[in-house]
Amino acid sequence: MFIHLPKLMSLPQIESVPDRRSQILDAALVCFARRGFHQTSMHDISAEAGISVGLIYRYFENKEAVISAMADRHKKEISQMLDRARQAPTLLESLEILFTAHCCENEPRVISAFVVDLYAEASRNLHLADLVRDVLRTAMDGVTELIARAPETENATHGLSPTELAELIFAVARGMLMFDVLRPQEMTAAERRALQLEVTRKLWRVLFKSEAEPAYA
Amino acid sequence: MFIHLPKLMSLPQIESVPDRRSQILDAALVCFARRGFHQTSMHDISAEAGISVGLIYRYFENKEAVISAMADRHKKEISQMLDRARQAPTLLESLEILFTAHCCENEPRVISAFVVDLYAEASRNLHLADLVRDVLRTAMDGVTELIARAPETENATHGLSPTELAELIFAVARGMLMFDVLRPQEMTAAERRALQLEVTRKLWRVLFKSEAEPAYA
Amino acid sequence: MFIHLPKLMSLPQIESVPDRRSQILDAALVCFARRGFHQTSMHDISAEAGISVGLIYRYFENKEAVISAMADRHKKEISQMLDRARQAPTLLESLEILFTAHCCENEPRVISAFVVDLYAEASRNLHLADLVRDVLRTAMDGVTELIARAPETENATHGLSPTELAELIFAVARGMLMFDVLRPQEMTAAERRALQLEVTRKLWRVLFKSEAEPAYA
Amino acid sequence: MFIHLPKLMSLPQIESVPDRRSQILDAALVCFARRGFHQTSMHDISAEAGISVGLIYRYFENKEAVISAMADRHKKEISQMLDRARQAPTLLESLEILFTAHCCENEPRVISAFVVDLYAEASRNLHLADLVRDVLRTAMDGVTELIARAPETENATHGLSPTELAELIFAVARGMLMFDVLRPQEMTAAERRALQLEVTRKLWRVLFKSEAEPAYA
DNA sequence: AATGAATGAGGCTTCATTCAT
DNA sequence: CATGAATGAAGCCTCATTCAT
Repeated sequence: MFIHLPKLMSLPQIESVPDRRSQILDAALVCFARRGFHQTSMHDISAEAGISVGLIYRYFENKEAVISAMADRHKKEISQMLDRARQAPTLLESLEILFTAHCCENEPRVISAFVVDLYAEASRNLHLADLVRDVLRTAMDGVTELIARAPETENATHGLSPTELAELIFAVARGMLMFDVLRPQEMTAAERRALQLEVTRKLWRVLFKSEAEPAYA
Repeated sequence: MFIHLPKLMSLPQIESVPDRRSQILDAALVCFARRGFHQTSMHDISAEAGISVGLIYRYFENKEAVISAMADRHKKEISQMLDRARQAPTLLESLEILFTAHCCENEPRVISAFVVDLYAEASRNLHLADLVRDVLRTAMDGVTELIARAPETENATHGLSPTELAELIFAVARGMLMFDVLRPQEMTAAERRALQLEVTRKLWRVLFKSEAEPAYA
Repeated sequence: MFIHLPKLMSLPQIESVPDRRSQILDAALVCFARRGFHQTSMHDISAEAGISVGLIYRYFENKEAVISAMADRHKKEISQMLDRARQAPTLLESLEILFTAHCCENEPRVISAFVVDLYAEASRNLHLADLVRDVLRTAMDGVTELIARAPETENATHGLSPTELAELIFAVARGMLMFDVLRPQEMTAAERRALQLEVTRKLWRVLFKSEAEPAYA
Repeated sequence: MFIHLPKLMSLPQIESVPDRRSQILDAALVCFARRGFHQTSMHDISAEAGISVGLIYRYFENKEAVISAMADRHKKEISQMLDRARQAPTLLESLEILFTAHCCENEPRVISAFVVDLYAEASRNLHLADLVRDVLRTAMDGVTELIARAPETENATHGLSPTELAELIFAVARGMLMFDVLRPQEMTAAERRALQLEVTRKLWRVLFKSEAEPAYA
C-alpha cells in the first residue's frame, strides 16, 4: 500500500506542468526582444526554451497565440508595476518606478524592444490593439488615482486634471521607451536607469513643483 | 559619334532613376504601414508600385536596402517638418506642427505605424539605430533652438534648459505616436489631429505658461 | 498468496482486451469513413474512442496495423453478409442483401467511403491487396455457389457460368459502392437502400429472367 | 537587325509556358497513381517534374488545387474516351473502348489507382464530388445515347431503358476499375486488357444478345 | 493497464533573390 | 531598362511514435 511512494515524487511536476507555458513565454520574450516577433522562428523559441518545436504547440495553438500570451503577460507586468508604484511613499517615487520598469538587471520583465514591437504589431492586429489599449487605459487610470491622492498635487497642476496629467506622464514614459531601443548595447541597466531617473525628476518638477519653490538638488 | 546612340536613348532615364526609387519607396511605405517590414514581401511592394519584382533590385540591393532608404526618407520628412516648424510664428504653433505631422489626410508622409516599426527595427539593426538616433538628435536640436529663441520661454521654464525641455517634448511626441497606432481605424485624420492639438496645448501650458497666468480656453 | 492481488485485479482485463481492440476499431472506422486513412491521425482515433493515444499502441503496433485490422474486419463483415445472403430464400433476396449491405441505418459496418479507401490503399500496399483480393475471391465464390444452386438460373444464364455471373454481379456491386460515395450527404440510408434495390432487381432481371417472361412490376 | 535571331529561338517557349501546368499535372498523375494523393508530397511532384517545389505554386494555389486540376483532367480524359467510343462502328466496340481505357501501355491517361483515389477523395470533398458526379452523368448520358442508336438493342434489352442499361454498364466499368487496383503488379497492360475485353463481351452478351442466338466465339 | 507529455522528422507554403530574355 | 519564371532555403505546423509515471 505504501510501496508506490515514487508516485509522490512526481508531485513537484504537478506544479511544473503549468510552468511549461511560462518556460515557453520566458524563452519567447528573450527571442522576441532579440529579433522581433516576425524574425523569431518557432524553432528559435524552442531552442531557447530547451524543448522541441512540437511541444510549443501543445501549449499554444500557433505563433500568434504565443504573441497574444506575451501581450497578456505584458498586461500583468504593467499591472504589477502599478501595484509597486501604488505602494511608494511619494508620487515622485511612484513615477520613478513607472519610468524605470525596464531598467532592472536581473528581472527585466518589461523590455523596451519587446514593447515597441508589441505596439507595432498592435497597429495591424485588432485583438492586440484592444489588449494594449486596455493595458494603457488601466495604467493611466492607476496613475490618475495616484495623482489625485498625492498631496504634492494640491498646489499646482497647471490647471490640468489628474487624468490629463496622467496622459502626459504616460506619453513621456512610452516616448522614453522608444528612445531606449536606440541606446547603444554597451549601456548597462544602471546607466539606463540613471537616465530615466533624471527624466523622471525633470518631468515631476515640471508638472508638480510650483514655479516659486526652488528646485531641489 | 553616332555609334553610341543607344546610350543617348537612355538619357531620359537618368532623370527617371530617382523617380523610380521614389515610386518604389512610395509603394514600400504603403506596404510597410499596412503590414510591417517583415510581413511585407518584395512582391507586395512591386505590386503596389505596379512594376516587376526584378526591377526593385535594379534600384535597391536588397530588402534591407529598401528599409534603409525608407529610414533615410523618414529623416528627410522629419527635417522638412522641422523646417515648417521653424517658420511658425509662435512656439505653440511650432509644437503643433511637430505633434500633428502624422495627421495629414493626403500627405501622410509620417505614418505612425511605420515609425514605430522603424524604432522596433532599429533595436536590432545597428545601422538603423545610428540613423534614427541621428534623426532624433537633429530634431531635438532643432526644437532646442526654437525654445531658446522663443520669447514665451523667458518667464518660466521650471529651471530646465532648452535642451532638457526639448527632450521632454520629444518624448511626449514619440509617446503620442505610440498611442496613435492603437487608435481605431475608423478615426479620421481630422479627429487624430484634434486629439494631438489638445495634447500639444496642454504640454505647452505645462511647460511654458507660468502658474500665475490663468489657463485660457 | 495474497501478495499478487494486484495481478488478480487485472484479470477482468483479459476479457477486455478484445473489447479494447473493437472499441478502437469502431472509432477508427468512424474516423476513416469521415476523413480517409491518411487524413486521420492517431489522435483522432483515440479521441473518438475516448482513450489516450498511447493506449492504441498497446493494442496495435502502429497505424498501418490499425488499417490492416480494419481490412480484416472488412473481411468478416463481408463474410457475415454472405452468411445472411446464403440464408435468403431466393437468389433475388440474396442479391438484395449483397447490394444493400452499406445501407443500414444503425449498423453501417460496411461503409462505402471506407471500402473505396481500402481499395485505393490496396493499390499501394501489397499485403492489403492480398487481403482484399482474398475477400473478393471468397465473396465471389459464395455468390457463385448461390447461383449454382438457385432454381432461377436453370432457364437462362446467357451461356455464362455461375462464376462468370458472380464476377459480373460483384463488379456491379463494387461499382455501385463507388457511386455511393458521390451521393449527397443529405440522402438517408433508406433512400440509398431504395436506389440499390432498384439496381439489384434490374440486374437480376437482366441476368436471370429469360426474355420471354414479362417483367413484373 | 538580323543578329538577334536567338530571340526567335525562344518562340517554342511561348508554347512551353502553358505546358508547365501540363508538365506538373503529368508528374502529379505519376505520383498520385504511385502513392495516392495524401502520401504524395509536393516535393515528390516537383522531383518527378524535374522542377523546384516553389514553381508549382506559380501554377497552382496549393496542393488541393493540383488535385482539383487532376480531377478536371480526368473529366477530359473520360470525355475523349467517350468521343472515341462514339466513333466505334458497333456498340460492342464502343464498350470495349470504355472498358479498356485504363489498359494502354504508353498512354495510360486513365489510371485505375488514381480514379479510385479520386472517388475516395470525392467522398470528403464536396467540390470534387460535384465534379466526379458530373463526369459520371456526362459519361452515362453518352453511353445512353450509344445504346439508343445501336441496332443491336432493338431486339432485346430485358425491358430496360437505355438509361438503365447505361447505369448497369457503368457500374460494371467502375467495379472492374476497383478490381484492377488489386491486380498483381507483374500483370502487363496487355493482360489487363485481355481480362477487360473478356468481361466486356460477357456483359454485352448478357445485355444485348437475345437468349435464342448462340453465343459467338 | 493507461495516460499524455515529449520528440523530431517531414509536409505545405512563402519569399528573397537571380537570371535569361 | 524591364519582366517574371525559377530556385531553394526556411518557416509554420502536424503527427506517428515513445516513454516516464
